[in-house]
Amino acid sequence: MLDAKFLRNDIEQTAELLKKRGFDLDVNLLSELEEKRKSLQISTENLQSERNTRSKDIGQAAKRGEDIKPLREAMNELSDALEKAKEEFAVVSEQIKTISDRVPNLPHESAPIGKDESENVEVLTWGTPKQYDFAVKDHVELGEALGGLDFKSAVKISGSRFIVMQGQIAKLHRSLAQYMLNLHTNDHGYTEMYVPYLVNADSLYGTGQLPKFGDDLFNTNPATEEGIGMSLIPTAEVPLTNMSRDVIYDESDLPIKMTAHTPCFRSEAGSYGRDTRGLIRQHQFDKVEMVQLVHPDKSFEALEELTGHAEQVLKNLELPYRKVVLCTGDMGFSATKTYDLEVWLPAQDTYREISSCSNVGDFQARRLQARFRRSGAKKPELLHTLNGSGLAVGRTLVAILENYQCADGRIEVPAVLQSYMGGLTHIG
RNA sequence: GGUGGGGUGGCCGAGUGGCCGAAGGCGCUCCCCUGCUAAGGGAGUAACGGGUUUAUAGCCUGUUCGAGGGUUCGAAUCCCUCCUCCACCGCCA
Repeated sequence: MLDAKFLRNDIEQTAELLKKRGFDLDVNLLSELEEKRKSLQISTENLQSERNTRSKDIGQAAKRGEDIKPLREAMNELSDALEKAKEEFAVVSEQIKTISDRVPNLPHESAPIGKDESENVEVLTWGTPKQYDFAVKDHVELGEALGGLDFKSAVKISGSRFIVMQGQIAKLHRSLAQYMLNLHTNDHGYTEMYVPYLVNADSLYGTGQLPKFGDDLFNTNPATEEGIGMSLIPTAEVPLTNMSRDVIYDESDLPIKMTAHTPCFRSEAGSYGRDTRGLIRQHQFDKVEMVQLVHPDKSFEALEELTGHAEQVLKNLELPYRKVVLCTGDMGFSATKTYDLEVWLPAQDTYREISSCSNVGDFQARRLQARFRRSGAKKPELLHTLNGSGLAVGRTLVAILENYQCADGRIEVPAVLQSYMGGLTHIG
């Protein structure tokens, strides 16, 4: 959520910034609604004030033993007027909220301007894709041949976009998550967290999945009148970031760095036909997520650091990757600036996203009322939130299968994972 | 799942229809006293929003006593629904 003051006082400039990310803000409509809101709010509050003083008078008159009947009757008219004013105000407020809830965050000036992913800017590449003296296979072929990836059973049990893993591949998958958690907690200063996988609507609203992106979520049966029960988390960013909801931290508490390994559930509405083959786009996948709650002066610094933590995983696994900064048109709803890390997949002969690291600024914090108090200051201020994958476990598995494949179809186990695999050097 | 008791300001805790945004205490801030990290005295101290404003100062005003709805001229107080905490029972990985 943007600061309401932007939409009131700097609406032209705000609209200009939003245009950079392809969002068309209806300035005329919003200004008109805003004007209505203002006058309705003033008249409503005047009526309330009038009611309050008159009610007090009635109380005092009653105490003196006077006849209060005429006073009460006179109030009826006022009450009617007040009720009507309140209703009109509520309607306009709701209209404004409906619009402003769907306005994305303002892009940071350092985010390149562009309309879609084709205009993302490569920052660096790391590592050199291996040359193979045999025809490379993709992870589906490799995994099935090894008996470790079982798409057929998954379809039977659940449907498409699910996976059953088995044996050493399942263990490798688990080892990856363990390795990532250990790296972030031991070397990068994060606190390991275990969090709920089902969350309430308030949490989803807090991090920005609702109201706009409800279709991407798996919901449990409606438990409330609004028809929103608990939802399966689409990312651990939701429970982790919501830790800060309605909390006022001391300045000295910051930064708070949390990491968690969770499954993530996404309906992938609107992505029919994309990446239907393999593990790239699943309804259920594991991810190790990093979240930071930081001082607003330090959030862009923290973005570099957090992205570096995700990069470190790829480096330690010796997986070639590239880092891109997303252009304004390709950024997520809540982000001010986002780096994507894309890992090299030899079978696709291209880089594919494996991590997305964003500075959200105060956008989530405003909805969450996540604040801190500067030492000595009286008023709390909004803090800044960041999140990033460190990494998507399933996609990392894909990258390992494909990058570490041998001519005979076996998979070499990356050096840092061998101890997790009981010393195993090859799968198959 | 059952029964009973709770949810009030930074914290504790009073408050069953108007004089309550809310006693009292703790904490905190300022001042006084005191030759010193004690004791005492006094004053102040909720949050959020709107309007005005250069102003996150002041002034005016609204809302908020777990959440939402209702009754009433008027609700922390009465009614309904929900959430949540505690205790005991049941069940259970």
